[in-house]
Amino acid sequence: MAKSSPGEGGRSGNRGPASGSGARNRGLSHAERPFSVARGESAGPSSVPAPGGGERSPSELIALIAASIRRERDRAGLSLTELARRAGIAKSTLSQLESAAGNPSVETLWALGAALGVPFSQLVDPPRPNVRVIRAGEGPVTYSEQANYAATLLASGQANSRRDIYRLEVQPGEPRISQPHMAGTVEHVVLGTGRALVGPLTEPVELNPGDYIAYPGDAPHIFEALQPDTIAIIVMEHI
Amino acid sequence: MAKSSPGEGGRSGNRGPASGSGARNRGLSHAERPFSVARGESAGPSSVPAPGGGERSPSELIALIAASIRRERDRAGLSLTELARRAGIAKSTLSQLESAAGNPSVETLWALGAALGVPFSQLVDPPRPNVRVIRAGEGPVTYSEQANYAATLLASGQANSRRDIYRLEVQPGEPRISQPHMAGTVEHVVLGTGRALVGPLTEPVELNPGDYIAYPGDAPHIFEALQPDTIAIIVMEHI
DNA sequence: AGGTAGTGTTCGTCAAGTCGAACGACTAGC
DNA sequence: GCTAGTCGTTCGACTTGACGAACACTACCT
Repeated sequence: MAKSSPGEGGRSGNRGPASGSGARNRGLSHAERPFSVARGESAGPSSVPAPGGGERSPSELIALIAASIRRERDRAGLSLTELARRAGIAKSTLSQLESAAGNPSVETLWALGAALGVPFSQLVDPPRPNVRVIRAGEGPVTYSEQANYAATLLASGQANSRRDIYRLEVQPGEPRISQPHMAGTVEHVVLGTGRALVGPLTEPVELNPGDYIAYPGDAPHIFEALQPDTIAIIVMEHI
Repeated sequence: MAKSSPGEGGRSGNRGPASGSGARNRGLSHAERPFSVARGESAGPSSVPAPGGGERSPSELIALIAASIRRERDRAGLSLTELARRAGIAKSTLSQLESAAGNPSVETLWALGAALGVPFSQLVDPPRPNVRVIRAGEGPVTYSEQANYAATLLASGQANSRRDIYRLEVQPGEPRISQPHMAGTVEHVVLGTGRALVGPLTEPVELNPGDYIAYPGDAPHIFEALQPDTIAIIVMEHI
């Protein structure tokens, strides 16, 4: 593969100005949200990571990819030799990539993602959050120009995650204790009706209608209904 | 860059069998879900797309990237010459890539993504769904071994998306009509209490408590409360 | 002790990605 | 008509990604 990397400016300063305007795509802008701010506070948790892309220089990108490969390989418990074999690439190639020496082709990265069992984007984009609780009536509320419509931002997105949405209907009784899921799993719960004890097994939180909580799903956690016909929406996010 | 592409088998059949088992990571497995199936039906909507990764052959991948670049360039209204200039790469390189002739380096792709104003992983991994409604009491219900706990899967994940979670509180009155958001945006709404007319402006659906709907947010859509104190959870998914 | 198997790193070679230049086609302005 | 500019494609040259082989190291077995 070729010469100096594009955009590294080693060439002739052909680094277009638009590259700086690249994927600063960190969520919808105000204008693009389903409601516009009429008299609300600022939106969005402060811990929203930048999306992959635009903000990094190519050399930082290569280093990040190297770290991602090492991380995922470690997580999968594979040797460098075995991963290379599975991906159908040379050991030496993988060794170079893991030490951030080089500029892999997209096919090489693709093959590695496949062999590691992770989406390609996960190798080129990073991660990760904690436990957050937002009570009914609290949180950054935004109102549309129609006074009859109010939206509370509970959590903002993270790139490269998958998420499943569930509606729960639980009766009081034996608590539901879940074992740790896949590393990196996060659960978001919003209580609809009833009352429940929800969250990490070590420190569950009592939720009332409209309350929200997010916590790591990769540690033991609990859901216990404290009232009949307790209903909740759960969004499981995992990468 | 090098020879034949990894995994293309032009080499020595070094295409590991694991590459077929690659990112078939289409959601948590039963064992990994926050509840286990004790007496429920099978879970997961049938329209769950495969995650990025393993399912494509290298040649398909290159063709897809070519199409993505052409699509985004067209959307951005740039000429091949101008895009190449902005990305800091040679016109000839871009021409080759757009005609699916070649296997770009990750840095070349990165520079193109930046110049096009999209995350470069998006050039490699597309996507896209429709409108889905699941009524309260319907949908794939899974029960834990505890009879007091039932979960309904409303939507399953898709790779490479971001999502924001909101709680809405709306009163009857003027309908909230939203303009199209960023291309590819999808909105998932679950009604908590009250009643509302929700969905694409051309064909909104009336929702009751517990009902769920998903629809493209990149077209005009509406939310109108039909009862006082209507509460809903909305998950905005965008890539 | 020796041998085998596995690990990750380094090396030299080769082909393909990327480069700039040339080319033909097209459009707009004089 | 002509000129200038832009467009996208093709070409030959150059550099580096990816390859296989060799190497040093470790662990295990006889």
